[in-house]
Amino acid sequence: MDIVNILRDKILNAVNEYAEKKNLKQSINTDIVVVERPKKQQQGDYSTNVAMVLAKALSSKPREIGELIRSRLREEEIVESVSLDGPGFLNITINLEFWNLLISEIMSNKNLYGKFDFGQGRKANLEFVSANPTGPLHLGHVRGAVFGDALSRLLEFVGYRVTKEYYVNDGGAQINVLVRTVYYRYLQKLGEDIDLPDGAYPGDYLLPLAENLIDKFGKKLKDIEEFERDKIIRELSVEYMMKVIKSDLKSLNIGMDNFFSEQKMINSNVIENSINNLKDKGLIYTGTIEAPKGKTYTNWQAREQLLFKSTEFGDDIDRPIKKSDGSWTYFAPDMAYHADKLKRGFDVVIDILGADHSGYVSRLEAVIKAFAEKKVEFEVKLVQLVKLIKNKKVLKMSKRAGDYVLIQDLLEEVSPDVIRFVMLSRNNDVPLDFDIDLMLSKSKDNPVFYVNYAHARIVSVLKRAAELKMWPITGEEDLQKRTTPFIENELALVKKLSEWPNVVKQSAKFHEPHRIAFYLNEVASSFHSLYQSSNAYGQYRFIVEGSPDLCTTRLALASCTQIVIKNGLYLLGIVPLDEMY
RNA sequence: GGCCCCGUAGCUCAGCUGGAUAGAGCAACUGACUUCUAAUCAGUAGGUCGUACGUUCGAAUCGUACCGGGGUCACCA
Repeated sequence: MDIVNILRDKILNAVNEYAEKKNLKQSINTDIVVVERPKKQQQGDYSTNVAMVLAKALSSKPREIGELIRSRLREEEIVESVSLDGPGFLNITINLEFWNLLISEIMSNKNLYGKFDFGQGRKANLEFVSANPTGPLHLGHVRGAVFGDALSRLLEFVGYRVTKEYYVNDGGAQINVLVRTVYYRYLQKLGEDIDLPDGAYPGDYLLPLAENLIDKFGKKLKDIEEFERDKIIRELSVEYMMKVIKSDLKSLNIGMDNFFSEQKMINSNVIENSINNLKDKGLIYTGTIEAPKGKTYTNWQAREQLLFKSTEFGDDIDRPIKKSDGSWTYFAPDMAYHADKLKRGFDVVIDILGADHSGYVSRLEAVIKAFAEKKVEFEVKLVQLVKLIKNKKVLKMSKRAGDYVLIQDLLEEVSPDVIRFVMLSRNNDVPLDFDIDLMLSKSKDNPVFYVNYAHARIVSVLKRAAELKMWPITGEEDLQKRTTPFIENELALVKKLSEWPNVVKQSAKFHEPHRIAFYLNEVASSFHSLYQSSNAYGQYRFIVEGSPDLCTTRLALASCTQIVIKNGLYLLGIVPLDEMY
């Protein structure tokens, strides 16, 4: 029972009726017809712009169409009244009885309330984190990780078959740097007095690995021939770093379905194959590209390179796929990787990247267009920078300086749920200030506390009620017993809960989980308000001792609120608290 | 210089993809604890939606130009 759809169907039927009466043959675009909850209470429970947006197509005046639709809407059972206001808005007030039905609907649907089949079983691939296995995760990665995980949960909830994927960059030059750094750390651990070479990874996170090497090989590694030795270290280093990263992800409550190795592609002939595929399409050629204008390069050399004709698909310049030493650029295996995603039959492919990769987007879009054999929905979500703030000061984090806040250290101070909620409370393409002191505060400053507190209060109320042998109503039959109508604050909460399916829909449609975080705050606010006002008037409390009949629907309302909060937090990957401490 | 993102209350941000008198939280001020958890609530105050044109019944939202902030620009990943 989706009220928006009920109203919408009724409205569109009326529109068709009108069109037939006027003998209009051409089809009418009804996508622009919106049925929504208006901002102002005086504007009813729902309002629609239908009369205004379709006036032209129906070659008529807004108020004339409005009148017809109004009379049709009034036939609908759930509609209490309809008014035609302003420039032609139809403001619809819903029958009070309906809100009772909504409560019983939520009670019976429980964690399925708000679910709908938007994806229709289509396969979606979400690639996120994909951090180089050369160091631990930083806050930027965490934001991408949390975002990707939440979006995955959301898409899964609305009927997509989701694969969460991590692309492991274990093949490029940065791995050689890692190997070299690890070897030096190993030598240092053996007591040799040497500094790390230029460009090596600073920070002491590789020290445990060096110790592992000593445990395993003693001094023997030094005697092994360099090529062979690097191979050994490479394998162990990547394995070790991925273990660290995986455990970081796990402690954030994030699990991946698939880790896709770049090195494996390099070892096979997958990359050659996909490049050849493009060659056949005439999209690969040898040529030179010009230096970007406006930026001065001291050592620019025009150079013949193997290029991918990405300009064919809207990119600014064609992109090199081979370096001067003959090895692949980063882009080449990534092309093959994306070709592989398409080959695996995904209908939706979403890449979640840091904003510093924005220049990479049009290139990827070109790759998808070049390889796609069917219609594929491709989107790159860019996640903006995270600033870590403590004592009102920005903590600078640079990999080069080894100046790092480790995820594990952060987690000692802040729970993963807080991190998740804060990071998801913001649109992904706006920078985020992550203030540790605020996260630790136990007040409304800390948004997840506010939502959790509402949840804990509900749990507490229901528990107390159960002790007094009072229970929420469960279904329609019980509702018949209801004698007292909702008071204003209760109604406000019910209506807020009725918005949940639409919140899910919009969040999923636009790939914007932050809408859920905002909505949960509104639900919590509405609940706290009701709780507080009931407190002031004893007879409106959730529990009125000695009057169980008065309480059943109120308890059901509390229970429904709990259901929605729980569902919402679940989609954000957060477990609600039953009590506060 | 090109491309991408941002600019909304003192601060941090929403704004349902074109709707009605632009909304929250924080900070400020006023008030509410014999409680189903005051880690909360009620209220007051706070705005040329960066600027200017344009598109139309209607613009914070769309277009163009400009201003300001951030990111990025072959042989890194």
